[in-house]
Amino acid sequence: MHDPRGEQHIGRLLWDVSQSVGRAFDEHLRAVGGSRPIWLILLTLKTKPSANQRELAAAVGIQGATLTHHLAAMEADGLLTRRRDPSNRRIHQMKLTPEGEQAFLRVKDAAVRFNAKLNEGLSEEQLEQFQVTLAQLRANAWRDDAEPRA
Amino acid sequence: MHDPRGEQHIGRLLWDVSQSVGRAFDEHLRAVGGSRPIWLILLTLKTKPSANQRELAAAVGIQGATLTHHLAAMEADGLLTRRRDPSNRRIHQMKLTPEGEQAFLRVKDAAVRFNAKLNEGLSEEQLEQFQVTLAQLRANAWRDDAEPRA
DNA sequence: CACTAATCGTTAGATCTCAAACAATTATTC
DNA sequence: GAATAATTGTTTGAGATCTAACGATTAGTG
Repeated sequence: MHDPRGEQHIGRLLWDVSQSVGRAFDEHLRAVGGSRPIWLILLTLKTKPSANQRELAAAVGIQGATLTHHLAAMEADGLLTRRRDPSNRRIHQMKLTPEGEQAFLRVKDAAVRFNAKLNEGLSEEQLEQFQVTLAQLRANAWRDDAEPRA
Repeated sequence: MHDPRGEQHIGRLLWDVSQSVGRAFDEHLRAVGGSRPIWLILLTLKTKPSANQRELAAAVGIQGATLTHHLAAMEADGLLTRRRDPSNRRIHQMKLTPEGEQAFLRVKDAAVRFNAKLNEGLSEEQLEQFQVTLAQLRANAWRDDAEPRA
């Protein structure tokens, strides 16, 4: 359990592995002209076509400002359009272009393949246990210091 | 195992949790004037005082260019000095200032407390299993597509 | 209806990160 | 010793992310 970088804390290991896996995923998607955030945005637009930007950002797990930048780039690249909702002009309605639809299919294929590779050799029980531990870590990280564990 | 963002893939969950934990850690360190990269750099300088920048970057897990930026900022903030090694003028020797030493102690205290909180309620066996799964995920992510699993 | 509060998305500035190209220095080869 | 190769750290440009402040629009209140 020791690695060349010295003693590992679980937080450090979690960070390192997720960065590593994330980088591999990004490279995988880059091969088909995508990226991690683009994938998540395309996927969310396909599953929640009427989501406004605030909802989209929440679903993707990023802040609104970040989403604005990604959407601006995707719109400039011709993947989607943004129009003001006629019933509430504060709200943007996003729509994939035919080019965006094509991009979704390409990136989805790559994401599915990556996910299959990522899961190889992992049993259902192992994954379930892993997710339980992840949930515990997330809860622990944000627990108030003065708060006793329930 | 379902969350409001729809079906979770293990890669997505790993990313989300590590980002969340990392953000909590960062906030924790920010309270004492540090940050995650600053902590890792200070820690590595304390454990490997004679490391050159290339070695330091590898130990911290970032690229040389990124380290250069961090070191420049830390030097500007008076936490450390960089001098050319007289025996090989390509190499920088880094040295913590008294202020840097103080910063290390403050940040270390915060990091240790965060780590303790993160580990609460997790058994040794659970952590061991978790680390096994992390290692598998990392290996899977970078496995060549054409490569059969050994 | 006028005013205030809330919502939505954007802008500006900052942090962290990477890859590629580069200059300076040292090591290796002939 | 001269030329080439390798090493070290830096610069440049770009991607992704966040916070705070902002302008435009809608909702709520009296």
